[in-house]
Amino acid sequence: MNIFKHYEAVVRAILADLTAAGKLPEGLDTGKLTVEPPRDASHGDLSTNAAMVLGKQARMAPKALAELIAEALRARGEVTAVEVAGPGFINLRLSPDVWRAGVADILRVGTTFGDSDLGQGRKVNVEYVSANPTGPLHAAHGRGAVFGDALASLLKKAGFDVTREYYINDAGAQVEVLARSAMLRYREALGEKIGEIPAGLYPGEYLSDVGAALAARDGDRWLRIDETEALAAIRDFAISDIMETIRDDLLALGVDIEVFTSERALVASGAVDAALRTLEERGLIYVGVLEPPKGKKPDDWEPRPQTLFAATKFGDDVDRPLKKSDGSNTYFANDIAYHLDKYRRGFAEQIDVWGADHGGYIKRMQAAVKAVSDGAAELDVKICQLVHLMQNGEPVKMSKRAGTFVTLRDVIEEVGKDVVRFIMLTRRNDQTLDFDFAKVTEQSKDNPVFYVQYAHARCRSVLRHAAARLEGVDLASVDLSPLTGEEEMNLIRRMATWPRLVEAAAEAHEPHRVAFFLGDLAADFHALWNRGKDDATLRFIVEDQPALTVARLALVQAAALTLASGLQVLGVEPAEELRA
RNA sequence: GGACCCGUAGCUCAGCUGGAUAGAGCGCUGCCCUCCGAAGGCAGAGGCCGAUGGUUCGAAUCCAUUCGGGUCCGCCA
Repeated sequence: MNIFKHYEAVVRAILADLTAAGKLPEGLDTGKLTVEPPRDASHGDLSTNAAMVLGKQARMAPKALAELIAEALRARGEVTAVEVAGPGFINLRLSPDVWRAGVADILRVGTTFGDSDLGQGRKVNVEYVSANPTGPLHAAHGRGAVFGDALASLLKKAGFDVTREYYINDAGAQVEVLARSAMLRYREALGEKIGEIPAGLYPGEYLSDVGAALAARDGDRWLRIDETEALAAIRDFAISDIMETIRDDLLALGVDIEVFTSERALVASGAVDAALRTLEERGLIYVGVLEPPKGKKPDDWEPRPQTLFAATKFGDDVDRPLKKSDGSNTYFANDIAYHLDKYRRGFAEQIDVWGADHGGYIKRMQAAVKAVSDGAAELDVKICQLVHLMQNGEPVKMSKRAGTFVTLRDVIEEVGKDVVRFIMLTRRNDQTLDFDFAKVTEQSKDNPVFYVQYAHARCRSVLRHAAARLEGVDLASVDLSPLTGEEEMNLIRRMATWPRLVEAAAEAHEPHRVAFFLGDLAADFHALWNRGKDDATLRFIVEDQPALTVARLALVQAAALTLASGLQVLGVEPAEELRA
């Protein structure tokens, strides 16, 4: 249960009563009304801005209105104190029993704690990674992969019907380059001397494997037929081989994407032409000449008439080309068809996760989605900023030309998938992130993964120690009234904010908030733990006090479950124990 | 020239979509292990939230202007 939501409903009910009694005018806009934990805990347990939001509308002084609401709140038994503070905040304190009931609640629902019906089962499509199928994933892809995956889990927890999707760009010029590069390696595998890889082709070693696999399967048959035909076959072989590698790499990262959509198949189905017709019918396509980009005129610029989409009607800065000067479709045209396809599959809410270099593409894509769905579909684009790989504070040198880029697979094997996942989420998506191999595996509190895992492991350790006492005890129904300590209540209150955080993070599409929450929760637990260092009566297990001990163990169990619930969203396995 | 993102403690970053006295980690100072894992915890110092205007009961948060840093900029993908 979400205690803040609950009291928001209570406040709304009070307002309705006041309106019915004629003390408030009808039709007040309560859209901005909130019930939140106050920033400063000394102000109370909950705080509402109701009086300040409504004061002006109701033509009442906020403080006077606050008193009216406060009076009604005081009448409730479980509310132990209500005060009006500052410009009109209403602060309330709740009986400890209310908070303790939250603990019992967690124990009943387990790691589903925090689940919400916010999404009402609405369909959402999260498209992420979508790396070109021309080589294995590199380290930077990992961020988008983790971000998209955690966002999908978060939305699912918040009650959305989520589909994870990957768009395979297998229709552009880059896969033709791939075909020729693979062809070369294929001939090499058949014994030919190929020498230097010519400029313009992909030099990566992984293509040797592709060539060898093809040679092993088909012998030299592709050298004996028409080259165009052979290249098409080799292209398809290479793509499916590389996609298999990509899928494996993603699985190693715990990323399991359900839907893979092929651009080539989409084009072949006629979807692009259909999408363009849709725009045509709406009068959003015309032939025109674009201005050169200011201040950065390409050398070979010459004005050309092109088929353009009227993106400016939907908030973009300029209209965007749909067809190249040779008459073929642009990538943008294919992308429009793809997003229309998603919409037709029932996704009125779409999220794309892109790399930092695609920032300039957002507006036109959003414009296109609006246009093609007649305003019914909404596209949110999340940009993941760069990841700087470091080793002890020194940047890891990478060079595409020398082929010395770090693959995602390398990173996972070096530090483990849980570390990769957690660290990738310790920064907001639009902030660049340093990933230091030395730091992320360090076992100390500067390492957030470790810090959170350590808290969970400590919980499990306590419960293991107490296993004998817990035989036949149902923690969910034990008497929790012995839980009275300050650190205990802090921990309990922190856990109670989890359902609220899930909703806020899901609405904002910001999974990193979960990682920060877990850090805070872990800190509360470590603080509580250390109280037992100073004062033996504050330990979890107190020899001659079974009732107290069992209550505290219930709290420990609830903390472990809350940590696990959050880690589950991040796709990180909660640790049972940590070893040096 | 334009678009988008970022400017918050010495450093790395949060800041709950506008709330009360702006937070955390590192680093610095000083404490806490005969005791469930000190791989932790407690306390202290450290701030004109880049700058200037505006919006309102109230601004780090929203708007405008401006200064720094990053990403990108016909038909590439």
